[in-house]
Amino acid sequence: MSSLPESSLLPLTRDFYQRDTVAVANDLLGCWLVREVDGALMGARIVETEAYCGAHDSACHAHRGLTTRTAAMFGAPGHAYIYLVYGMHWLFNIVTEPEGSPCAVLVRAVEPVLNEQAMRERRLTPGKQLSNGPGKLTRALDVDKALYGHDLTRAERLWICAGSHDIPIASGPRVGIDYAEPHDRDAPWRFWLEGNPWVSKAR
DNA sequence: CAATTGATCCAC
DNA sequence: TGGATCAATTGG
Repeated sequence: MSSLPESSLLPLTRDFYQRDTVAVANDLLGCWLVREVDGALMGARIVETEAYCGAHDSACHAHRGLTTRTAAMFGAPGHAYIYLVYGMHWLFNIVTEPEGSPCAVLVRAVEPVLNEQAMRERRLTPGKQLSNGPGKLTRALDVDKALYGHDLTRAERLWICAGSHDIPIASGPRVGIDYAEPHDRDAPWRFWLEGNPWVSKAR
């Protein structure tokens, strides 16, 4: 396990996010997700993402248009799009592409690096893996609707730093989108670091 | 395999 | 305004 590069707790800037969603989903792998709660830092490496590519992507929530829930996706890139699924799990997404183009990257899994102890304390089910899934990582990092629309380009509460990896990127269809049209269901827009044990097991 | 769980969305 | 749905997780 590598440590957080101390040179940069600097957030990625808005131009990083204001790009093609699939490119951002790839480039986020290896980056650091940093969470600050009451002055204490937690840090985790992003190892799995999915791209949700706007109004024409029938798997993307924005396919149904602008609603209260999806408003953040229609806004400026580099902000958090967070929502509740199955009445239980908060899922953390990052808005991409220029304002008005409702796209986002779902962060599906992270590898704990900094202050793993604090993350472990957030989990209420003992003995379970810490954060190898989209609902688990939000629990571990205390991410919920309070951070809806949060600007990730400032070093406050929640942000993302440049990272690196020397592992091949694998790709495949996105998880849990059986409702989408076949063309979108089959698109290989899930990305992960090959062989990383923190990658989710859901299929 | 099914239960869980509640906000959201849309047809009525 | 009611009923189906859901970017998941857990324990059988």
